[in-house]
Amino acid sequence: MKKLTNDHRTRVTKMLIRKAFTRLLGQKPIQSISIKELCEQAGINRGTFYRHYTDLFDLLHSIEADMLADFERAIAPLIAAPDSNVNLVKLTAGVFQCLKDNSDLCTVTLGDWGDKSFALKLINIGREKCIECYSGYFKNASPQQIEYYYAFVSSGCIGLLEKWLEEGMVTPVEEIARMAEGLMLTGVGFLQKE
Amino acid sequence: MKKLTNDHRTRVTKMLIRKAFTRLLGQKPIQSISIKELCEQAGINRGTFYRHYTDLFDLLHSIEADMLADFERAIAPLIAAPDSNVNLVKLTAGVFQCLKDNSDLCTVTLGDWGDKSFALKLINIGREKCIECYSGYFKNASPQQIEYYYAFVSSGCIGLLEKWLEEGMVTPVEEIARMAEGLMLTGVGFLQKE
DNA sequence: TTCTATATTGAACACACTGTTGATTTTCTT
DNA sequence: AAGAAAATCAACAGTGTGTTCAATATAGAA
Repeated sequence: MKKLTNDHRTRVTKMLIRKAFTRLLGQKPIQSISIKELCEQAGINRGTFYRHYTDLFDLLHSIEADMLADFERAIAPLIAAPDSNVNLVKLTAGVFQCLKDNSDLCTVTLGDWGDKSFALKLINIGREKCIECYSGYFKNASPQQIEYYYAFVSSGCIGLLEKWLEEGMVTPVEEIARMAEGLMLTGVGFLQKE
Repeated sequence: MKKLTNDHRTRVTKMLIRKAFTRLLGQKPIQSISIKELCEQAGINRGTFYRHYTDLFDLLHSIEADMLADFERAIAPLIAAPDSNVNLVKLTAGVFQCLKDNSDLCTVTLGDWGDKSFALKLINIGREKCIECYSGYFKNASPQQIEYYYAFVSSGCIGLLEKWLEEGMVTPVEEIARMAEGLMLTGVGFLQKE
């Protein structure tokens, strides 16, 4: 684990590792994947793995961190929009679109053997922004209530997302976003529309 | 893994194993717990572990199955209530009360290193019942919409539950149940009350 | 192109955990 | 008290781990 360069070699190695890893994660939970097995799949030497990562979880977190960065970069412009007209539908749609773009990784992290806690991290990026926004709206709601509200809707969105994935993401992004917003804003009232 | 009786010995052994297991799960994720370590903590022989369980996940699922049974037994009377006046608040409160009663296990399964997917299983017990109930209410909502609704609110409830646990379950059960219901029924409208 | 730094390889190593076995001891049931 | 069943203990081969070293191969700069 010395300092390592951005060599072409290291980039290829890391890519091979990641590909094999996501492939394996599509087949079985992380706890039944061995480093030896991963390296055989990736076609790299076991020692090379240890040069880059300490263990499989280090690798997982590294992948997640990269995805997180992608995600933040993608929704930054949406969040940076003027405060007055924060278009929630657009923001939500942007988020879901970004997730769809990374659907291979999503399937892994949100799938049967995925790292559920990571999904929360993803959603929580918008947390402070949301809370701040809502606390402006609802003067008579306590901060604690808003916290609970966010806990509820963020987890709710993950559930929505999982269902979406489960169905192969056939429903258009905009419709999912509309659903998400409807559910967040009016709860069961969402079912009464039309 | 032969047939095993309900001996006093086996009950004690299993109890020791479970206690040690939940204690360890409070300290680290399951993937970094070894069977050897668990047996040392439990003060039992390693071979004895293998007589009852094949591996740590078998043990985990066994514990979860027991908790699930407890859970079902606890909310059965609430669900069996006459269909006409299904009191959602009471049902929800009952559910959360039951979870509070098993808070030690909840902390483990919902905590940092818990098995998030299990929480979903817990919540999904009420799934069919709920869907059936709602589909009666909202004639013009498609089954798919109802599915998405349930996906959203069930995950939302888990998020609420996690936050509740995080705060040490100091908020009264009834208040959490009211929150859950409010969020499920009116979404953000919940913040506008009072 | 050649040179140098560095990444990867392959082999070997001690170590730890696994899952199983058989003989022995303890404990429960009747 | 006697037989049945469970827990213990020690030992076993098998496998993955994490590290090391010398060797080989490759990238990037002069």
